Amino acid sequence: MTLDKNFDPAAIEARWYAHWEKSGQFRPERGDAEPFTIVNPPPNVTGSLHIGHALDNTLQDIIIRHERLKGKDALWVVGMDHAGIATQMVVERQMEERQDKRTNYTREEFVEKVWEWKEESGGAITGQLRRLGCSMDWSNERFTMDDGMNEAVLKVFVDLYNDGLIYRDKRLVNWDPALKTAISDLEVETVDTKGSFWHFKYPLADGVTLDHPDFRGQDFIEVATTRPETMLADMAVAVHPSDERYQSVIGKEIEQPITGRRFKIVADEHADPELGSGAVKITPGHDFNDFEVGKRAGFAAGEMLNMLDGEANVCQSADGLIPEEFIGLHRFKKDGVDGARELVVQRMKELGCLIPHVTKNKDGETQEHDAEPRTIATPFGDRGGVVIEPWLTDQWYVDAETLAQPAIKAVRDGSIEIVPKTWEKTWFNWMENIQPWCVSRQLWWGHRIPAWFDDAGKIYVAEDEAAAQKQAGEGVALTRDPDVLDTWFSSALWPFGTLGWPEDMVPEKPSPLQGRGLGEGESHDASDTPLSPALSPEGERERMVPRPGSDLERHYPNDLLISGFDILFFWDARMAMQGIQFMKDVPWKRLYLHGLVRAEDGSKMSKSKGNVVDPLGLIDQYGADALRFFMAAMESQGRDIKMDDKRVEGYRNFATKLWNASRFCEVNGIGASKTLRAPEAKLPVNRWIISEVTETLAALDKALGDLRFDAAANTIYHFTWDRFCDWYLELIKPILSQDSVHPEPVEGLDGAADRTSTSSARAEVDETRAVAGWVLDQIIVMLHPFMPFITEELWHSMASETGGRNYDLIVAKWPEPKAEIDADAKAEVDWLIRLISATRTAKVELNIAPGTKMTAHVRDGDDALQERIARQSSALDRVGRLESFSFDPAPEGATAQIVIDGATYVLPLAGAIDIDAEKARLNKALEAVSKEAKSLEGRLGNANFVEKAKPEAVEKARADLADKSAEAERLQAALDRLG
RNA sequence: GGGCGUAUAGCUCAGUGGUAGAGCACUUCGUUGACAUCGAAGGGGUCGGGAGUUCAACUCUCUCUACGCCCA
Repeated sequence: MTLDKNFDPAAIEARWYAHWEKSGQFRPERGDAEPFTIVNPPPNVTGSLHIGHALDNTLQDIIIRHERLKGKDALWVVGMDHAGIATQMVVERQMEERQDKRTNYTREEFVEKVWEWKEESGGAITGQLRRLGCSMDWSNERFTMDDGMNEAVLKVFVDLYNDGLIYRDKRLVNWDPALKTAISDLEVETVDTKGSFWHFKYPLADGVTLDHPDFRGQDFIEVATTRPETMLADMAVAVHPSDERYQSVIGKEIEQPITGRRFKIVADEHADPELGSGAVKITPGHDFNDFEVGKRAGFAAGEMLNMLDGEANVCQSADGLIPEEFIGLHRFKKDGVDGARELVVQRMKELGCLIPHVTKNKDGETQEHDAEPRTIATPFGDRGGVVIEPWLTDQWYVDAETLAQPAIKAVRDGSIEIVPKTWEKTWFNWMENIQPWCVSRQLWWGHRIPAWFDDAGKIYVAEDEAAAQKQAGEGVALTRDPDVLDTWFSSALWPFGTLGWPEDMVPEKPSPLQGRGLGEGESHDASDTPLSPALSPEGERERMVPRPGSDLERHYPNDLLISGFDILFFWDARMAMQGIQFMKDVPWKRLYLHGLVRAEDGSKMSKSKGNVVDPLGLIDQYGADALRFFMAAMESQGRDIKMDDKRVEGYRNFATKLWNASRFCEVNGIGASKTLRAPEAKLPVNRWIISEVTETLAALDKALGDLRFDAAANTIYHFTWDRFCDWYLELIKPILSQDSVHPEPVEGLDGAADRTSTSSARAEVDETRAVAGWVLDQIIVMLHPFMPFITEELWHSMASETGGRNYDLIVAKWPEPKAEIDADAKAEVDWLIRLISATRTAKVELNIAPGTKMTAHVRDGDDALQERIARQSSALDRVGRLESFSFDPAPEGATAQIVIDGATYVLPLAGAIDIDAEKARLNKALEAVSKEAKSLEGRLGNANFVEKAKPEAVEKARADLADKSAEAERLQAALDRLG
């Protein structure tokens, strides 16, 4: 099989992916090997692959392929998230299109329909991840609502409840009136919007006066608000306790003009004397701050007035004081129809209770407005897209503060390493100020909360109804809580729930050898309270540990988590909290946070802006390998990635380059290496490239170990292109050409070598083929994590003439060159490269055709140099176009002169030569060298430097100065020779 | 208001206590049988402003400015 002239990614990608997956190589049996584990952030079952997934999954695949090649038992757990709200919305939207709706069905029927949708249309993203080349363990693909995860969720809920870490509470929640469910703090996005600030007169009851002029026979206190509709449920007015203006009215009553409700003026620090009038209306049932003020004023949560229903339409409050005309109105203008807000303003105005906002126009005329324009930080639901309404309901809360403590500690003591480190502060800052996590959602799709109520409202939490009934006693009628859990509640269990928890937990045996982690050289101490779960009320629970030999035991903690920083709080932090609580150890040892992929202009990609780049389109255009390499090369820590198609194209070109280099090898009888170790080599160029491989490998391993994806990608890129293709392959051409006949058709190494003219030449050709084949193999292996498709293709193609490979590249062995760095060979080839480069430069600058063959007369050359030149004569001739060397002075006439390492190479020039051009050339070089020499001289002339600088620095400066001075002298001499 | 990040070649970005690099773009040249999705050579930066530490600062500290993000 010969390689096609053109590399076509599409032709190989699907084939190799199917082969890997079918042959089970994403997770080969390696029970004895050291485990390495990553769990994939489960994408929404409704989702499709966007550019952020491409980044996130490419990085994970690079790591997992690298670890697999290193022989580890590499497990990349994959699965999907049921995505409660998102999925329910998708299915409901489809129903709407058919003039149908959720409430036409029973809960069971609807949930059944969602499952049907999931089976038929869900999970498109899994095919797309395959196109990207991701080597996940599909054989154990999970779902956050599969049986195992359901079991885990139930147990976690029940245990947390029994430990007092989940509780039911009546308080204000963020209510999304579009979705008609509570959401968590994290799902609220605060957006600055243009709004209005209205000022009103609130009449003082019982003849109490301030210093205002008489008004309706009453005095008033001025209050201001951005949400006038809430005045229908006002329960107080607050003033700052030290605000002198209002001392006399604290404790006195207001008579609200619209509702007629009477309530008190209270002193509370929440009132800001600087803001508006300094007095603020208090609606405890519809504002988070007011809720706190209300509590301080002595209202129990149950007494706080509510004036809105689940869709944010006005409903009658408990005291029945809201006028009938308001009932049923939306909270504010919606779809062009005025709502309660507008009507409240109108009525207040009619009642003379609106204080107009007065401005002057540019002509100095005063103008009156109903309200003062104002920018308001408005909360929106991230899914529903409407303004969030603080609403007083009973919901389930997780005591996040308690769970956060060990997660804080884990990062603090290094049990979890966050990369890049700058995110630690964000972690601490959020965890230390964490609020109770509202986990109940008023949806149908999700994990139903395992709680039952009796008629008296008493709660029974248990893993099933029978157990709840047992708690309640026979004959007690129970009703199950209709709500489901937040999607993130289940995904928080991903690192252990997917590995067999809780099924694979067994009672801890007395043997101290059992179990892992805690108390045994780990940084956690079992006696350390923060890492020990709270005890259940009925006493100590049996201590459970992962069953020895189970996946759970081998793969928890995971080694690494890679996620975008945008889900640090949603997912990563909650995994840390739940993982430590239930596994008594951290979920992962390292947490790598990457940035966002932005549009070319740096803006955030969004559907509404229409600037979304489809990764699948890029794969079609450039190949998955190119897109992956782009992601890796652009991923530097702590920075977002700007999309750049040109760069993806560049990496497609890189793949093509490798393809063509392989073709070159193929036609020159270079095939797959027979050894893992570097072949024995005598020729400097071969010894040099082996050293280069060794250095590249070290740099690559270091970069990957440090999670420096950009450095890793650049290392292999430059080695392949600059060292291997541009120099090594060029330098070995003259060696290979000693093989007088081109192997045609290629007959493999032995047949080709037979035609070599002399035995020494034959040995050189054999050695070079062996080394070149070995180096190409190393490139293919080192590049595989980044570009899995082309490398697997080449891995097999390059071996097709020698009987094929015994195994696929995906499970091959990571390079172990076991070769020393050969300093002599490096020095020689380095010299060779510099001499050839300098010759080329001189030709261009002197307008000499590049192909012109020249003779070099060497000045100041020693025996060693003479030997070098002899060794490298064929490369100097063919690559450098220096066909002969003489150690005699150059003949009279025009010359170009090159100074390298203490020797001067004088190149006589045939015909007319522009002496001035050569002078200019040499002068330029002399200037550069002199400048450097002068700077070094200055530094060394500074007594402070010589005394205080590190000795190595002084040493190096001296050596550099000697080199530069010598070079300057030779350049000067060359100039002098030109006259 | 609190926190974080970023400012380096025309563009996108690396980088190190000892006077700067890559890719793309640009200029010139090029069919020496792997590759024009290429090769060779080259031009281009007072490393955002200011101050400090140091023998030495693009690199460390402070400060200012601009932009971005998160939280309140």
